Amino acid sequence: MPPGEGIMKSHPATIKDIAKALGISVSTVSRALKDHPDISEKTRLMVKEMAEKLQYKPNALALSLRSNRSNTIGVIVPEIVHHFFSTVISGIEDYAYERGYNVMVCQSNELQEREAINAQALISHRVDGVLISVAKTTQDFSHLHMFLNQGIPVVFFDRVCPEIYVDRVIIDDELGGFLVTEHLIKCGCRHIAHFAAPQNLLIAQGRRAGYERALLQYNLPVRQEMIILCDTYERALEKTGAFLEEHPETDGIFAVNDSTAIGAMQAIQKMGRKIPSDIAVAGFGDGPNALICTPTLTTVEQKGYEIGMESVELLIRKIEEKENTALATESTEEKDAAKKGVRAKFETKVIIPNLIVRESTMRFPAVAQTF
Amino acid sequence: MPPGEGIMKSHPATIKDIAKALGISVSTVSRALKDHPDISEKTRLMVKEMAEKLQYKPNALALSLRSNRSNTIGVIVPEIVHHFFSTVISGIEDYAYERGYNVMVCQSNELQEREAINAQALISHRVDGVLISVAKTTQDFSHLHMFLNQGIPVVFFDRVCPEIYVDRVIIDDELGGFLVTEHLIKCGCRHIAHFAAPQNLLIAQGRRAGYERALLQYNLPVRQEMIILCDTYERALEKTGAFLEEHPETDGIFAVNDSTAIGAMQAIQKMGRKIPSDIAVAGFGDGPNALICTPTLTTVEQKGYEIGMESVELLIRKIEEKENTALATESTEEKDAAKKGVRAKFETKVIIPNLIVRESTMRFPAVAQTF
DNA sequence: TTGTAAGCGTTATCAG
DNA sequence: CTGATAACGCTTACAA
Repeated sequence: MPPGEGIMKSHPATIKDIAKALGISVSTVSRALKDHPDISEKTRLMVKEMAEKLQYKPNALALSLRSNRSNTIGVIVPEIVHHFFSTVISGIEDYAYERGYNVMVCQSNELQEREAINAQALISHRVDGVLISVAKTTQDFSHLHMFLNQGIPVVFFDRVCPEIYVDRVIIDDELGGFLVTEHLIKCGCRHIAHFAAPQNLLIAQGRRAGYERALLQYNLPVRQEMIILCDTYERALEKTGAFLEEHPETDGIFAVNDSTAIGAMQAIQKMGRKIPSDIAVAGFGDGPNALICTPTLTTVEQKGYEIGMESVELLIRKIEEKENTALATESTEEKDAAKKGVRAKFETKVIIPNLIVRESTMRFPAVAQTF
Repeated sequence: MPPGEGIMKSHPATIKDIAKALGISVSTVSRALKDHPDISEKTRLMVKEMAEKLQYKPNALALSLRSNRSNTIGVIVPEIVHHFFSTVISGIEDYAYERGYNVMVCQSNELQEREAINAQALISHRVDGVLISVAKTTQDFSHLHMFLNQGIPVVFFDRVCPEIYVDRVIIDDELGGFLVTEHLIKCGCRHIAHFAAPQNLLIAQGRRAGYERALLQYNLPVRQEMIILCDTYERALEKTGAFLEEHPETDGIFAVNDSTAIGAMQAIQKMGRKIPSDIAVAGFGDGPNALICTPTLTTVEQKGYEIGMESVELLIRKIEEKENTALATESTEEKDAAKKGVRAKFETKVIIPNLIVRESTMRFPAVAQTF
């Protein structure tokens, strides 16, 4: 016996319905429902009971329209089906939920065009703020400027847009790249290749820069031919063999992400070479795959959940700040600053990554000390 | 030079702003913006230009409030961080987007309480319809009845609620279970264990039923002690060893999902037994892990993207049907039917799964013929 | 303690 | 061709 035995009108109940049913005014109902002190105990109970009976649910749209805040946060990610991003979303969801915000998730499928359409939709829905990780292909950022023009706070996470100065949450990719490479060096590798992602992405730049810094710091040569563009599982399967034939001295590979590392490992194993004894391999991301492949993969924790949490946290802070100062000063300094590309009072939260050492690099452990 | 050079008022532009700027009425603006035939070419251009200049974006909330449809679809999944669900969401997103709907994703984190709160939020946001895959722990379904009481169409996918008769999109778990088990039998396994999920989930029941049917059909005994509750990677790591010591005759395992299968494989390998020669292992789901583990895993395609697409497709059909008949007949038959638990005109779309054979079961291939 | 009315942004209806 | 007005559901001065 499900509740609500046939009272259902054709439309969801409104406060007006409650008022009519009780012969009182809508304002009384409104007040009673939100426990306004002026309302008599009796009326309040009566109203609440009727609300229950009519299965009244507040209309969030009407509320938003009136209050000019939707309590909704928009999120744009390249692909939901990507462990890192789904982890971030999960973090966002959990924290936003705690703070009473809803989340509207869009995926760009790595297309700038689609990203722009998502942006439009979020603006139309009057989201209170936006979290975004930009698509690989995005070159023109006018759709992102729209948010700023509309006065909607934006926080970039992970894949930030270099030309737009707003709050950012990123992990220290450079440090991650450094840690991995340093670790490979300490494991005795002297000819370390880097399988890199397109260098228009800041994260790709960072990881590569960390790789180079480690080599320099340990007096190893940075050789451009040891850095190839290869950032997916499939491409690693294809390219690793040829690369190793051209560079047989290679004894370590740092791949820009885990799946590429795993593709490389599989290709290496197919060639009959041993991991880690012949070649040590490390990735970046620490997705579930890293534990499941053989050997298990040394990698860098990407802390998606934490990034998600931190991003919303920052965003919500901005939203609420904005709200408080809105009437006070009518201040548009920040907005203007962002628009003019001036680096103003925007935060960049840098998450420190950890190196996770697993089987794929476990060799010569003593070398670490004696180097 | 980002567009919109400082015209920004403190609030997003509305048609009223356009009207005021142009000295015409809001209704004219409204009509001009939507290319109403009555409007003169001249006015229309003028309005559109001003809209552009003021960076006018329609307010979806106001639109929804007025039209009584939000063009938004709510989705509740147990966990976004789960390859199957993120795949489904991706399918939902892509199709919904094509049809002009937005998507609001919530995760229940497998908690009934959280599921109920999500349901509340979606109702408050007046979503036009809901897609849901129920949490493992959900036992009380009153929060799902709320949707029906509110006249909001619901489609269950994958994890359906047995007591609520609405549209469903599922894969044929029974068939999947059958195919896997039959395959194991054909590979020469005679003592096949099943690592099952809690039997309150229909999908768990189905997979197990398929397992049993296959055994029966091939004249093998169905032994309850060969069926254990074990449905996560971690538990498989823990329990597989003890299980195999108790049942050393085991020569095949069908796990209810891939990660459990992989956990079992790792435990088996740690014991020094060979896969597939000593024990063949198969999973269910065909996530990315299945390709990355060693040996690669025989499994059943779960077709998440397709399930997502089919679910929204079905849901949108219901939404639009409802809309068309709404004024016509004021019909509540369906709603009533669902409420009374009567199986009415609801569809169940069954997706046919495919068996994917990989290394973890590749042995005695010839047996298949001679059995 | 309760009611009235204006307004959030939009569109549809009715009048010019 | 264009304009005024009501309505969608809700809150909140202001009045009573």
